[in-house]
Amino acid sequence: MNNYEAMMPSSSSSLSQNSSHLSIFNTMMTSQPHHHGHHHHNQVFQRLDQHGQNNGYLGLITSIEENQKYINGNVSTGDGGSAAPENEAKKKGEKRSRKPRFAFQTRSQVDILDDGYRWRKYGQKAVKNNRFPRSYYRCTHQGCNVKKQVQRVSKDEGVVVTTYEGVHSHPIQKSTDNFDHILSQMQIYTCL
DNA sequence: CGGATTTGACCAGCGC
DNA sequence: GCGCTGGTCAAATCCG
Repeated sequence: MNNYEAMMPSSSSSLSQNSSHLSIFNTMMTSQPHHHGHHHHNQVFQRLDQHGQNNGYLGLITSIEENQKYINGNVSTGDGGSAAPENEAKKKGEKRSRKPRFAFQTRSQVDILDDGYRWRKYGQKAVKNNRFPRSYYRCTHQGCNVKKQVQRVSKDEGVVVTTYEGVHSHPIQKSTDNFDHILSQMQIYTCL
């Protein structure tokens, strides 16, 4: 299922033609201390595209959520293999990681949106209420713990929800088409 | 051969 | 306290 070589170029061309742009960012910062809703969706997806345009972007939502487990340092779990690489500067008792998550919906045939960064897939889980699985990616950069997950809406196969977690601290190595441009702007907005 | 991906197992938080 | 769900790791596998 790899071989996603022709996802950006083709789609970007059409997007550029339509001059798709981000309308507005709904910066709804909902800090939820311990709300790990056992529901399927903690975040609310807002549709900015109410005019029914077939542009690329349907909406964008940002939410600051205090995660439940910042497994960065929780390695000695030993799940299955133990190994337990060394992790330091991480106190388990201190859940001090509220990573802002930026989720936005995109209309795309492919789940993987190339934003110019290198992502390594580290997991895939099937989401209940959704026939499509959710993929977990992580930025392959030393020290860059940016994560991202891609999920598809069961109702609309064409709608893909990409959720970014964290902020990149290194330049983009690959200059994709206009997509990375848009993404960069998005980060700027959210980084405020 | 190296790196990315796959897939199952495992863990932690929350609900009941 | 048990069970569920989401999230992550890690060994194996695949591909260039």
